[in-house]
Amino acid sequence: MTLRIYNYLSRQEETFEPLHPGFVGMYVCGPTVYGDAHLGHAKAYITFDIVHRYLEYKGYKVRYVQNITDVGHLVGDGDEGEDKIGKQARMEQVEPMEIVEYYTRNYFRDMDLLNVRRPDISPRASGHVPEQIELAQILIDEGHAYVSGSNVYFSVASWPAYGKLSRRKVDELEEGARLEVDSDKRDPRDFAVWRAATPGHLMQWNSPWGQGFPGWHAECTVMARKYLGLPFDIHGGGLENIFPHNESEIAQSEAAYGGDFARYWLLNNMVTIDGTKMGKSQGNSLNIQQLLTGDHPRLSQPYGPMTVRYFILSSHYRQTTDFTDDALSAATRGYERLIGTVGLVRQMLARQDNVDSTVDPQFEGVRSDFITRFEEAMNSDFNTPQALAALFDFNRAVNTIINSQQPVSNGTLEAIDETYRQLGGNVLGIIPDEISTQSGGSAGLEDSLIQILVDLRAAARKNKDYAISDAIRDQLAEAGVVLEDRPDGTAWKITR
RNA sequence: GGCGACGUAGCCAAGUGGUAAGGCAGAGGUCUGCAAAACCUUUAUUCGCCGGUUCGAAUCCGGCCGUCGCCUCCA
Repeated sequence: MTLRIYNYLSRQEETFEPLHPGFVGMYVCGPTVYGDAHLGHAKAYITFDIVHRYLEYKGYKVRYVQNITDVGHLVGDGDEGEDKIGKQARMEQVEPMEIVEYYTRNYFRDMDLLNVRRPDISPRASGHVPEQIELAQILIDEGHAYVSGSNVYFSVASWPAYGKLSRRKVDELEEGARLEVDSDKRDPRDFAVWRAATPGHLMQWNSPWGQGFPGWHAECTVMARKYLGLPFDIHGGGLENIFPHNESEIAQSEAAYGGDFARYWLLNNMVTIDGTKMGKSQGNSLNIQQLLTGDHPRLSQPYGPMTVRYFILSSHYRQTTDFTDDALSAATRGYERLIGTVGLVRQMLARQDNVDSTVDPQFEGVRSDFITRFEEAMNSDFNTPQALAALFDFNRAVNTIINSQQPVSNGTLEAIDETYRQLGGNVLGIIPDEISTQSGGSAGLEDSLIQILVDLRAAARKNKDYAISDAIRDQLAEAGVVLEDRPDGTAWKITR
């Protein structure tokens, strides 16, 4: 079974074949670290985390590079705009690099919570200014960029292929109603490779053209090239950046270094909140932290990070994801169903009731059917909704087996657990290695205390003292521990 | 103005030519001391609307209506 990927360059699904067999180079546009990570980041980086994980599942050695944008790009258009990081630094009265450091840490913290595996390299734009200056110089030497004042602009007219990713016709770009004419540009379509710093600009570096800072497309071009070489296999990012950012990355790279830039372009679609665009300017921005704490007017409750991840994976990455409180609540239930079964299997496994290590042959058939369906789904452009559908069918089969009143061998339980760990854990990242009690350091003590209560209740039930047994159950439920009486004893799980 | 995406059951969401996955919610049943969980059955003769192509279309083509987005920093 071969992996097929929708390539935005060709606007078609293509068979994926890396340039160097067995190895994949992947670059994904990273965050600008001047604010907390929001839902858009969650969708984008969970998407490419899935790509990363599935490629490794397929046996590829992947090098995943994702930049940290920490040089100031402009808030507005034109020369008068303020540098975003500089602006935040001024507001918080700290050094720009403190802003960068603070939000970079928050970013990784939030991504860790969402079980997004870290990239192999997280290069910072500020650490690659010489490379960006070099890019500008090469473009000037090649006749694809020019100096105007202390700015360096890429000349779109000099590069006929400009527009090949976004399918915009270069000739028509001028008609864009909102393109403002920048006085230093020879052509309004041109974009900055290097910008002159205004006196108040906090982040600036020396260059052959004076004090300034890199244009906002330059870092991706030079860092992808530096760490992956050209061309590299996969370039990922958000669809809203297809133009001008991604388009300009390509043009710069191909004009400066020749050859192709990236071979497969994967772009995730955007998120909306209650059906409309999320954005700072819309005033409906929703941070990952707000989602996890429930501290937002549109949310009725906090949502667990795994629920959020499950929710994002329940629609395809090239579709928009609409965040609504109702949809998240439904996802919570669905996820609980899944994880409840996994937890039960692990509890049964821990008891070692049946040490038979053979695997039920009938289950083996269910399992291999599931793996086939799962892989087929993932092979068709990372179709996680289909993969999840297969997982739920597998889950139902597992529930049937473990509730069958027939003894289930340890071998079968281990095979079930292994399947969950492989596909639900390693590939989808929604089934953690440890679930049961989810209670931090005191887990051992907590487990013991709950078990004492469960045993007391069992004794009460034996005496048909249901007033006592129900009181124990109700009060535990109130405390967040739900009991389930099963033929083989009482199972419990912590719900908060 | 230019470009693009989407419209599938009450809700979320797969499916791109062969007769509608999965999840949530609802209904009935099994199990249970009662629950919970789980399992079984059930819930779209139909995929925004109107035409066309085809033996056959949610899927292709044309038109219309509606929603959202990009073109400006944004994942």
